[in-house]
Amino acid sequence: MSLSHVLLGLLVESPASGWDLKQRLAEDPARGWDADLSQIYPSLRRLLRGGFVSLKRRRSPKGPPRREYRATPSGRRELKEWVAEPFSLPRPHDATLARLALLERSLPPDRVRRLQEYRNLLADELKRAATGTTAARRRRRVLLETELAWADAESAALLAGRSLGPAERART
Amino acid sequence: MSLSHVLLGLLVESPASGWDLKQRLAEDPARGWDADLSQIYPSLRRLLRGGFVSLKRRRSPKGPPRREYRATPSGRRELKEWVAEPFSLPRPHDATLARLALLERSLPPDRVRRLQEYRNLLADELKRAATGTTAARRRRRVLLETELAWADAESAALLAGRSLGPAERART
DNA sequence: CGGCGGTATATGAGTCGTCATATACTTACC
DNA sequence: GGTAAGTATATGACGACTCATATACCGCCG
Repeated sequence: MSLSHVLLGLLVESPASGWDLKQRLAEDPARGWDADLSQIYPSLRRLLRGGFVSLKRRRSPKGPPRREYRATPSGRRELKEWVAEPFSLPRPHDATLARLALLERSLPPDRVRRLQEYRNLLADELKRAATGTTAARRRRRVLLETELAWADAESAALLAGRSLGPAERART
Repeated sequence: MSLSHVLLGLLVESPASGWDLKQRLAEDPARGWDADLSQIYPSLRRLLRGGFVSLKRRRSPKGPPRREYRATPSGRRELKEWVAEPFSLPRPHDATLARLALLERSLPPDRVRRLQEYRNLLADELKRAATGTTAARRRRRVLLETELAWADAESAALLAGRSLGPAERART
């Protein structure tokens, strides 16, 4: 049910079509949710059937007719209640993190290489996240910065330890 | 397919039953994945059919017979390949974060109250995460600490701004 | 004018995830 | 002897999600 509420949240900010909503979700990961169009369209229809949004068809200057949705008073009420529900930490669900964790059984040179691969991903994402003054965006920025620092620290530690090659290691 | 690989990863560390695996996943969020037993059992069967794990039945001292799985050489190979796949940042999928982001349209007193609710969640989780010397756990710890600091900073900023009540605000 | 790229909606197959429920074995306690 | 609590496996319904595919409207470029 989260996707519907997230869409409702976007529609309270401003009316939009399914396609618009997808753009907004994709460009701002700080919102905490994203989904494919194939999930967004049926979700909007459910919101419409439930009376949480209204629909206006409009000609598009550059494509097929747009279906523009806007939140109704009932939709705003529903959203408010959803936002007020208690917080909880999400169940972890991140294949990249799982790979990173399993990587710890590899040899240092491999680990360093892949840590730096990850580090670069983070650096790119940090660039993309550089703008924006919402609390959610500030949160995302500090988390990315922290993770970047973590990756660098882990790399450095591995490189420092690595000066002991197999031969030296055997003597300790 | 991630769940199977994560389970395989645990089984390479040590043989275990489905129930054991669930305990291990639940107790260490730094591994990056968790799932219900109702997902774990069928997943183990698929791994068994695929020859990635082997099965040994054992009497349990305190319950019905256990089904203990261990990774086969083919399973280890499969795992290695999976771990070597390229990294990517996960699609955001976090209802709590979405609530937090939407909360920014509420009035400061509400926002402070809920930020502190979230802060307390984080503080509890940080306590649970206090042990462990793997890189993945270190990562989790620094991220939780950063997020805690973020929540406190946002609260403080709101409280500082709040000294301007509606009346004072109107005059500026 | 034919095709390409961007805008826009739509659907279906198949998988993954959640939640509820059932069963069975054991120890511990009343 | 009944039952509660912890260990352990299992299944089914339902909804969420991914991925592939189709259609259509537009302007632009060669």
